[in-house]
Amino acid sequence: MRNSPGYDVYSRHCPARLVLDRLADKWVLLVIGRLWDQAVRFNQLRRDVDGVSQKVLSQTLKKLERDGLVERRVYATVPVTVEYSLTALGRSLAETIESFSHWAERNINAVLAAQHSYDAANGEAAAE
Amino acid sequence: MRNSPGYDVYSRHCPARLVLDRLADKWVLLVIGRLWDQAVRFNQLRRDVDGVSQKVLSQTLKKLERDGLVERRVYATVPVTVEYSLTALGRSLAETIESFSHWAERNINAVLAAQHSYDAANGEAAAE
DNA sequence: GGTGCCGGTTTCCTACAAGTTACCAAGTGA
DNA sequence: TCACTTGGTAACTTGTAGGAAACCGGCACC
Repeated sequence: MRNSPGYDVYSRHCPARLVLDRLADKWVLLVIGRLWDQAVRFNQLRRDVDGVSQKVLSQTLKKLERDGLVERRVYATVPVTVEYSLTALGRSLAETIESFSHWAERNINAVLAAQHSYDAANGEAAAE
Repeated sequence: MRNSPGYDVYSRHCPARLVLDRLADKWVLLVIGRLWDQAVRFNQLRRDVDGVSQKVLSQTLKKLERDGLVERRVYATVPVTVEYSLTALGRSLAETIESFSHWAERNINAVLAAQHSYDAANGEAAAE
């Protein structure tokens, strides 16, 4: 992979690697994916993204908001309404994530098949 | 984000989410990125991907090999040579990862700026 | 015989990630 | 008044990823 001038993603203290590290988080991927087409409320997001706890979702959203990827909007409704949506920056990232997601869905069978044949070859000894 | 028929990445036990979880790993991203244009030896990889320990690199490579993304080739040279390279499947993923990487490099400044303004607004109380 | 390199594996230990539970305010309805 | 909602935060506990370091075989050099 070629480097852009001035950056080296592989060096430990490269700021771009910080971004990459942040992105390398399943919840981030799933949350941004969920926000792709519409703004979503906190508890709705919690229900949609199966398996995430409030704490982690809250932390994830705060990180994303800090990174300028997600916008948080509070409405003074009956029970308070908090809506999360993607910013322009977040939407540009979401496009990349979508291609990721599509890769996963398209190639899941190939990966699963590779795992099975790998396990068949090496797994018998390692199974013990 | 729209769903492919039959899959739902958001449900807890979706196989595609397993793939996504695996991919959501900074070392995986960096290793595949490094293997993008050439086969690389173990210790070379360790030096290039700054900050990874042998153990974690070894585990990461094993996982990637099991997933059919990386190929491991051993040469019976003087000190044994082990070369890792991408499979066709791995290369198709690498293209996606590259766009990720490029996004990070292009938008690092926007993210950093967002972080600064966020911290300026909220950080004073939270800094303590 | 001792030291070094390559490519790992194993063990140990610790620090942080993350789950669970409890709690909060504010408002509404029974 | 109590219960229930939303959208969290805080405290406590557990799990586990990951770092450090030792060890391994095989060979080469001295």
